[in-house]
Amino acid sequence: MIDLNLSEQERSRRDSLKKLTDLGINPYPAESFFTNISSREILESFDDEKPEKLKDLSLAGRVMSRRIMGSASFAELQDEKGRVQLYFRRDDICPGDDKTMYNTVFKKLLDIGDIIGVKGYAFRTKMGEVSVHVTSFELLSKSIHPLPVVKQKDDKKYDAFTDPDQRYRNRSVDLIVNPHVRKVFEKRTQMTNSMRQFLNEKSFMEVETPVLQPLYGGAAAKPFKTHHNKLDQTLYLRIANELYLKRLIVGGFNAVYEFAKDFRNEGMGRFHNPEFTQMELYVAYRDYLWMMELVEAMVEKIAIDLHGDTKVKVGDHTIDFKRPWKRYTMFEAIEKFNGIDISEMDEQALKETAGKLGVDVDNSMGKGKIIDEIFGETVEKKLVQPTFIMDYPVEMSPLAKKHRTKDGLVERFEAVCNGKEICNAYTELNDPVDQRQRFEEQLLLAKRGDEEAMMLDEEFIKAIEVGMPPTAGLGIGVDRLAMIMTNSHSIQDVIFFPQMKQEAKQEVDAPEAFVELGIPESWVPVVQKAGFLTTDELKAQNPNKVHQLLCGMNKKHKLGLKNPTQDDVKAWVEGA
RNA sequence: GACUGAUUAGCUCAGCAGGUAGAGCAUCUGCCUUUUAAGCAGAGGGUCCGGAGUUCGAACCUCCGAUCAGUCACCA
Repeated sequence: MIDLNLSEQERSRRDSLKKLTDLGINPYPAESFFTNISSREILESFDDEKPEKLKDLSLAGRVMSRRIMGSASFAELQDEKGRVQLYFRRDDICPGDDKTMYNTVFKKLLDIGDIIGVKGYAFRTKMGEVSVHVTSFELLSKSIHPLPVVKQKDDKKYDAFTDPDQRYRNRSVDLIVNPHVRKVFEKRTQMTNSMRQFLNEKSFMEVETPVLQPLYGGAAAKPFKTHHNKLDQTLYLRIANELYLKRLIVGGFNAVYEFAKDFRNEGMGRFHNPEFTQMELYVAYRDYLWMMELVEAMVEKIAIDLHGDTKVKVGDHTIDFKRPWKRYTMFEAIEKFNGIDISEMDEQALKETAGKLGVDVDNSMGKGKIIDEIFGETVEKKLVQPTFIMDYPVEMSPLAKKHRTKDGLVERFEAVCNGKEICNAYTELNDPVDQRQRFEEQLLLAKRGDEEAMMLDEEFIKAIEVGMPPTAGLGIGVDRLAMIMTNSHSIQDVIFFPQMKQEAKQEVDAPEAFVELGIPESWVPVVQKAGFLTTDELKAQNPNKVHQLLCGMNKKHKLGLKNPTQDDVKAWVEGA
């Protein structure tokens, strides 16, 4: 019985699968296949003077193309490191009289996408390409779902697999056929390795803190809410890990960091995924000025590790991460870009200024939020080269320490790059009395309608009441930084499996429901393929039309079923 | 959430003013002992996103819905 839901190609591959089994070949063998070289190593180490140095090779990978010419053939094998061409000759693969392995297994039953292991030796073809002359091969895994075939000539791609929706939903395939996608993720991992190395060399300790939290805090954002059954208690997925890392500082660790998946129940877009990665770092006995130097040094190192240079191409810009970066206070930055000094303004004057600058404000916004809006609208987008913005209004920063000299401000900085914030850092607030007051001010903001105002966390306050050393803290948006370092336009390009809307599932009745109407079992798939997925849908149809449709399908797909009579179909439809 | 656009074969895309679908690659059948987006000859493959409407007739026109993309708004 033909499965009508499969394409012709999928059916053909399932056929091959069966034929292989019939030949006694296990399409999914269990044994290890040991390789001793990669495609890249072959290409790099081949020596025309001494080709015999590359013999007794064993390599494995995926067949990505085949060019068959009678008793000799070429194929391309793709492994983790790249591709190498394979040369198959019938009489080498099958030295004896039995040519099955070449004529049948290789030529007929092997498909693009299959994973094979080969043994052979390296040589250079007449066309000048270093290749592997295969002496034997074995199937390691059969692919029964066809792969998009991307061809390439002179750097020009043909039929590239480009639809973003398909690519994100089907990342495995994306990674197989789009090597540039794979490179982005290699770079991302190189980046986090580089950060870990930088921090570990300074003897900072990598730690883990809870993702499920009874109270969410440490940032201004809306959370995902969940429930623990046994405790019968509401839990939130963390929006930040700040409050837990600070507890570790209280506990006596002097420098801790965590690569944390955080979750925010907010909009999605080019710069936003509901789950994203942040690296937070806390160091005792340090302040935000010290932290600025650390950020510069770390990001400069990342650029050099990834690109061998402090300059990185991002879109139309070249961004230079060479130290030192420019530094402005927030008021200086606003004055520089707008020519207006807002440092002495009260809430009313700020509102009017915002209006003049075309920045939207509403009544839920306090003084700090208005300043932040003005900055975000008129300055941030224009900062391309890495720049530190320092000294934020206290209202916006309930976890940061008040500025040592400037009233109404806190010791906080953000680094802005390519028009976007890449990190956020404070001299941390360690005064428990002030901390409690700040939380209470947040509660007032919440009452004014600010949905993202922070919650009061008694447990956290209790911890810093014990005494937290003066501390500098930092959060870096790992995805955002990865976007810059890999020149990616969208956050979805640096996250393996970005959040996607679920494809709507069609309602389908079980085959038994159709059989109950008197429809023979063999006809049920045909009825469903014809578009009648539920018995209710069938009920709404004109029986004659259904009859014609079904008989047509039988003929078209050569199903060889005995056609029902018009009366049969009428009975099915009316019974439904 | 708003606006604009997209959705046709496994993949990339055509389809001009409404007359029930085309190409290249992939697949299948032949031929070919060093090819390279291999070539040559032949074949099969499509609820034209879903639904309703207008019409003698819809991939194409109208309306509703789904999904995606881009831009904007909120947020890292």
